[in-house]
Amino acid sequence: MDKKQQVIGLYTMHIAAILTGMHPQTLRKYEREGFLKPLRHYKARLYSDTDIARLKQIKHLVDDLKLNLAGVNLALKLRDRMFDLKNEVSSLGLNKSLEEYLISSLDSILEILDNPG
Amino acid sequence: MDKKQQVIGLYTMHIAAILTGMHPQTLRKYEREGFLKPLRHYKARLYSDTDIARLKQIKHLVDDLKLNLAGVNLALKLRDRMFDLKNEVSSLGLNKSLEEYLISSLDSILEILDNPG
DNA sequence: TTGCTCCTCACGTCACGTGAGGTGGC
DNA sequence: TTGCTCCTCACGTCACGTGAGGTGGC
Repeated sequence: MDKKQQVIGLYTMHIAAILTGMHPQTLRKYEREGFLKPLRHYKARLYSDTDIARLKQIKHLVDDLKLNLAGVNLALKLRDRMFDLKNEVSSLGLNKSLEEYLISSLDSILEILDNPG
Repeated sequence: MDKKQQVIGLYTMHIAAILTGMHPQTLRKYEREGFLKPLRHYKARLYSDTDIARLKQIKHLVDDLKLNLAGVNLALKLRDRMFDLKNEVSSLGLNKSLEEYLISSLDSILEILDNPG
């Protein structure tokens, strides 16, 4: 593994494929689907730690939950929206017990996204 | 269409298949997946209006959103949980503007389930 | 040059919907 | 008997992952 790439937290396709356990073609496919948008150095993709984390999340959705790519798209959209909503609720300045109740309700929905059972 | 079945809101498999535009085998498959549980008259299935509505919702998820059955399962679980949560929020006796804000936030998530874009 | 990247095309596998075929009870 | 139901098995199609093959720039 290239040390310099590690330090700045940007990985080439080859490294990203190893880190995520995915085929390079699969990484390109997911990008075409709009699931993530890695940086570019000329034409070459550069994956950030955030990209890697998102790819691992996608792998969970595909391998464990057996979602197809339409399902992955839905799950990612919902996840993103849920996190936004949690932040909004936290910023409202509600009384503590109400805020905790709402946040834990939203977390219970995020859990369904990881394990619908 | 059998008039008596209409009145009591229970439909045999044949009628349910027509109402939903689905193949009878598909209805059985969705039941095996745990998406719904129609009543039984001896061994024969009887579909309620609620069952029909749920089947139409599933058809939307499959035909329009292109979800596979794992995705349908996730979407239905999330939908059910979101409706529960909306009811809970409504029952808290919050001040009107806060309640409206929370409900509309939850509705915006339900919209993603119908049209993730 | 070497080792990466880019891309397109094609194949294998599997999930899903649909149909056929034969059964049984109202 | 008729027309429904039940079930299992099998086929066609399509989405997806993976690999091959040939390219180009650091």
